Amino acid sequence: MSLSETLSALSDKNRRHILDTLKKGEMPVSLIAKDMDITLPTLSHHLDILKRNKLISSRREGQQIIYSLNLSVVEEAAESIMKFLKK
Amino acid sequence: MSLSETLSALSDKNRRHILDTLKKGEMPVSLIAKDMDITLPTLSHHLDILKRNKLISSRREGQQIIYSLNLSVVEEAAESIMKFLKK
DNA sequence: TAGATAGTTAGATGTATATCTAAATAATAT
DNA sequence: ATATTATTTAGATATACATCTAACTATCTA
Repeated sequence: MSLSETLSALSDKNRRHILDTLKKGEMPVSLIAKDMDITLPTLSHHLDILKRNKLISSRREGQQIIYSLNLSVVEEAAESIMKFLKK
Repeated sequence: MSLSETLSALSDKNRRHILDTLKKGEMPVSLIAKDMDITLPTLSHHLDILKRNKLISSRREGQQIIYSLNLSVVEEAAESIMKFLKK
């Protein structure tokens, strides 16, 4: 993923909220949705964007789809951003 | 400026190019425009966005308008982003 | 004061994106 | 098989944004 796309992904407050939530550990969509004031389709859309940017991963477990943070990718993104801002 | 707005400002490649260019020192628009493949109005638009986010400043000097990087604000932005990504 | 130079502002256009409702898919339970 | 639960996909809408050309403003110079 390009830096532009990563920064764009991070620029949305709802998506940052999702990442924050997933820092507590992997969890299904229904749990992520708790205390987010958006519909499930909208949440699904944001999850898709984060996934396309590799910031999160998902796996199915029964009826649920469990999302988890890709910590290493987030770290790499942080590196890239720092590298740009501080260089 | 909010983190969302700052990240959004940074998510555009042309705007990052402008910031990169201004790291070399303050300069007029005409110089920033060198080796950027966009029209002056488009450049002006990007400068305006960076300015609204306080990442750069400008002053008039005769016919020219000199832009300069607000290093402290860029540093603060870096801090905010790190604070979010690493927390 | 007229013309040239440096940039911005106005207005139009096309594309991207955040959001919603409704419909579809997948897995489980009855 | 049917209904229920969990989530995604489709389709519509409204807003934001990057870009351009044309017109404007400000400054300097002849």
